[in-house]
Amino acid sequence: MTFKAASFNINSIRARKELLINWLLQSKPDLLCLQETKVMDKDFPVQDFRDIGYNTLFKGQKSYNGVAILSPHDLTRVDSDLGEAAEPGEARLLAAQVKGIYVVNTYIPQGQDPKSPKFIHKLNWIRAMRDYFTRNFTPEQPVLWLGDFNVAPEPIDIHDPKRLLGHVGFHPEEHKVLAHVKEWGFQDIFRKHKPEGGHYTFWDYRVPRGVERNLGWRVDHIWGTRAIADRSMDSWVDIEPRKLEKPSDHTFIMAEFNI
Amino acid sequence: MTFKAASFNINSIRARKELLINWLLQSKPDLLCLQETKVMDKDFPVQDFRDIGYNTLFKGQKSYNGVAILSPHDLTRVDSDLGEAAEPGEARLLAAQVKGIYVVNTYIPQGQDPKSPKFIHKLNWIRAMRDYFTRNFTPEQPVLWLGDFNVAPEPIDIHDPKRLLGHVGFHPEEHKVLAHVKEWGFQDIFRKHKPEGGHYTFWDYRVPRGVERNLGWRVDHIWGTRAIADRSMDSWVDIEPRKLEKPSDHTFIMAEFNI
DNA sequence: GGCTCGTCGG
DNA sequence: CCGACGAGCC
Repeated sequence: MTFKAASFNINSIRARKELLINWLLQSKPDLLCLQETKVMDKDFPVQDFRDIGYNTLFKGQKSYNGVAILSPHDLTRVDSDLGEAAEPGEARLLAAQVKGIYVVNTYIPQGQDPKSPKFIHKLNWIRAMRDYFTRNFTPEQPVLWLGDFNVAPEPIDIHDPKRLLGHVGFHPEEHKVLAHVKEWGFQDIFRKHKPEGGHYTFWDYRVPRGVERNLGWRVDHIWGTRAIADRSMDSWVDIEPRKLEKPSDHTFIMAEFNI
Repeated sequence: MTFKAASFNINSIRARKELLINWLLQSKPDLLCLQETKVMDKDFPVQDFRDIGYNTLFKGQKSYNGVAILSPHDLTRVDSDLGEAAEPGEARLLAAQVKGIYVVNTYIPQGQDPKSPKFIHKLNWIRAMRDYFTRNFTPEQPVLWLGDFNVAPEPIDIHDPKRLLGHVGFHPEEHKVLAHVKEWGFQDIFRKHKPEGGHYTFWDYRVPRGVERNLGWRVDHIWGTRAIADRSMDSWVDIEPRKLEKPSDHTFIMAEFNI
């Protein structure tokens, strides 16, 4: 059977709930990981998703961050604590088991600027993911790591790699720590199916007409261990949210598996 | 020739600039007085109105209040200072001469509550208008006084006069000071043409479904001295802004003159 | 309770 | 450019 997974930085689930429900009804994914839900758990619209056949797990906070996992299948929450590298109370990591697959949804800190203390925090945060994976899983298990990584891994993942090398989101230090986590046992599932560049999932709102000029970044990812990556059939970007009335600065990243 | 005058509490000219431009192109008034522009003079969109053939005078401040006068004809600013009764820096009075008519545009303080010090301030503010008129004009001249008066003068100007008598906006003390200014030499031009009640220009956001249930107030007015009132041919409420995408809590009040 | 502004964050 | 929020007003 096929298993369709997706990730989307929704930038407020309350502002884009209708968009999301329409998208779910159309796309029928088996798994959706959301970042930046920006809603406290008490206000998460559980019932709206139940009404269309989706179960939800969520970890939110006030105003910022917030992650959620949606599926029409049973969801079992697993360890969702990064440990000391994470600011306490920051809702950036949520993990679950669904259909025998371990799913880890992260909203990695954006990092602000390489000269900022927040950048150090981002590096530590990413580095801590390796310990997290070691603590909870083995590379032989089917583990999916999805989310907004806030890092474009390769030059082909960014519209102007020469100019932007060294900027936050495309910085050698970020590449180093991310490679360190990848070595634990991950493959970039999107890259496996789309070896060519020019596929983006994020356009900075602050860049004037950045979408029309396609000044994007591929910072949302679907990574998997061999056990699951070997079963991936395709992976693609779904630009639907950019065409709608209330566009997001991110798009959906998707992958399909034979499980 | 005819002269069409209008007044509108726009509650942010930046939020409703498009609405206003469309309305001007359709309605082609010779004069429009705006209240609650909520914009500092440096940010007033002068050019957008020039582009459609309208000259502007404006007096704004940060965040609150702000008045403006628009006309396709020449506008000459005249004394726009109420004096000591006004809080310094509060942009609530703007006056001009256009086509030989003196135009006084006011955004009278709302008054909050009859028990509040702001209510006393409102009464003093209104009372000071009589001195202002005496200082600058004579009752024999054509003087138009337009704006958001924040007072419904008569029982027929409010949907539930029995219950609301004594509330802010329909209080005997307000009626007394307003009558005192009226005695200087004004007629209520709207009332001259619409002697029946039930015409409102304002619906409180806080009243549930107040618009649909027509729980309104007539607090926006066009008053004139005899010289101009005698030339008025009609006066009416234009509810257009309530039917649009971004409704306002006020509507346009209008009058037409033969001059 | 609805609305706008200014601020902060991305 | 677009979210959430808090303040102030009505």
